[in-house]
Amino acid sequence: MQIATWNVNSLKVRLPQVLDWLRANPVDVLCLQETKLVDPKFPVTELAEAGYESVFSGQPTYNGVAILSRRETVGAATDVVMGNPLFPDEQRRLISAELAGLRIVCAYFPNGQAVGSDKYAYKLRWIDALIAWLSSQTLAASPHRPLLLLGDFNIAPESRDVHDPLAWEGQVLCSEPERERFRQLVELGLVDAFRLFDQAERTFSWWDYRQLGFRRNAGLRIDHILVDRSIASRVSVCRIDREPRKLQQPSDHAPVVADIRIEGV
DNA sequence: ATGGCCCGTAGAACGGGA
Repeated sequence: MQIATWNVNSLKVRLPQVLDWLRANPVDVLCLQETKLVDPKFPVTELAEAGYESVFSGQPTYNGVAILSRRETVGAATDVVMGNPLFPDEQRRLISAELAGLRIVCAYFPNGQAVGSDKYAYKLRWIDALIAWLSSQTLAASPHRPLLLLGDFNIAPESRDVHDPLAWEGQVLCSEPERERFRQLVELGLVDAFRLFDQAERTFSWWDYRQLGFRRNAGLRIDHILVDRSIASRVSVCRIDREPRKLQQPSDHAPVVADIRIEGV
């Protein structure tokens, strides 16, 4: 099965690109972040006509996450959970569900704005609560529900994930407390699917709209697919699809896609 | 040296993103 994550920076604006991308890349599961849509405006019908079921959690103006699943293959999501039960939060940044025997967690981590800011403190608290919740899910005790955590982490885990490591050193998205939390997530029993494979140097998932960021490949790798170690050997591909970033009026993020050999899908 | 764009909510700028 193919699973992907994409921060679309407004699903209202990007819906035609998402539908085009799904036609060209008929993944089984697509996690979306920054839909920026209230639930009544979620394009359920358009996606259903394209063959996808939707579960979603939105709010006005900001944030918003969704999980799309291909009807023909994995069907509709079950056991949907909105948010983190351990962390009451008005910001809609987390949705999880069971699909194809997997526990899929779609996350839009806070940006953090600047190291030392209130938003940075919220980011660290939010991640700590996510770690606490995922570790309470007793991963080892649920071998039949391997966990996949995917989304916009707003963390570049290593200097090779940064176009200009010196300029970004210690800055938000690259600071040590953020990277330490990324490692803590991995230590729950997950693996960064992208790093299971040889990858071209300077491969990123986000490029600033300003300063010709994409043309200069001045980007960061901040969108990730973390896969339960128990199924790591089943991952055959993980790649970042730069093509949508080349379109007119693109999202500033590119989709990340992984192929996982799962029985029956 | 600074900021340079895009989106939503507006119905003009501004907050937020990363």
